[in-house]
Amino acid sequence: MPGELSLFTQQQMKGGFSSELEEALAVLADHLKRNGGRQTPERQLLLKAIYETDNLFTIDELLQQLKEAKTHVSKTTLYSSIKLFEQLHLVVSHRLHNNTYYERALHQEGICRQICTHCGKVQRYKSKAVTQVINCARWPHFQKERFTLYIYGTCRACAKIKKNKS
Amino acid sequence: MPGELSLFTQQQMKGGFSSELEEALAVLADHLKRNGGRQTPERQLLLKAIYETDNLFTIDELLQQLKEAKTHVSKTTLYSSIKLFEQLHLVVSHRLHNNTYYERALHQEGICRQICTHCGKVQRYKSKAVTQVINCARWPHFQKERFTLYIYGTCRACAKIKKNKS
DNA sequence: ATCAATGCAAATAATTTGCACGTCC
DNA sequence: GGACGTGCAAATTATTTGCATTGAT
Repeated sequence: MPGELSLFTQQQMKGGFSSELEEALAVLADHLKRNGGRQTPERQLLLKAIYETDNLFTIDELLQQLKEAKTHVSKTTLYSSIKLFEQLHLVVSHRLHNNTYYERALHQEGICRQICTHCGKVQRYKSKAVTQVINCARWPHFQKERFTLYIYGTCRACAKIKKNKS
Repeated sequence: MPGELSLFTQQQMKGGFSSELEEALAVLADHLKRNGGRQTPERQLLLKAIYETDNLFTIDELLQQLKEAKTHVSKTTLYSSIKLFEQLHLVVSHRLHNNTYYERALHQEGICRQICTHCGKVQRYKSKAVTQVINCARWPHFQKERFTLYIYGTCRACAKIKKNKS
């Protein structure tokens, strides 16, 4: 599959890291060294688990994932680590349908999120045109760093259900 | 002031309502009539208070505003009414910095929100170019209804503070 | 008269905090 | 060795729910 191969090559080229996880671990290590923080197995374990998933996940889903991998980190540590990762821009959070969802963040610039208002499903999609307009737009009295775009509507599955009902 | 006059004229023309509040009240009345709901003074009071403010506000800020106007609605009713208004697309909510913020929603399509990551200030801004590209973009397997765009960065005041420090 | 809406108090659930213990540097 | 991090339990806070009372139609 040429698509997958080219993606892999692309990842290899980014800053000389063989994976986004390695790069994330390096960002973390660098920050901890500079600020007198400590490298703990919990933090590395969490970052690894987070960078193994492409989808959005909740705190409880992440705990469940760790459990299935026969590992454990307390909820307190999970909260405090995720907060740290957010400050380092290794993770972004989204507050949707009465829950907080997290996602890995390295090299995810320009990702838009389609949110189905019927089933709640979130689908990620990169639109070059949209990214470019937002990045080139003049944002008055403001230094733009990043953006989050949510598209609300009806996903394909829910559209079919609605069609069948009518 | 030509700007204000033209805005007023524009509002007058929208569906024959002299204000967005009147239109919102009409949407509410129509929904209640169709679904056997009841027109209560609390709901009308709340809708009026909401449509009098341009900025984002929290539940507690809205209660405070009502208090200053020598009126009162219980928190329970406030929550349930706001939920109703959201379903009718008269209000939109934003979950930012560990709080839920609300905003009136009629005829606010295309508004983007600039969020300062230092002081938390939110500034609304309508970008025609961005709106057009998002509306014309092909969103795969998805029927787009509306969008929310958050621009994160540094506001002018915080940029000045940073500059003075260095 | 009826049934939905209000508002109080209690319940729920996500996140934070206090603190004792363990461990990374 | 000492400061930082972990993890338990308790605290906090936003939101929802149960239920008796009120009021719109």
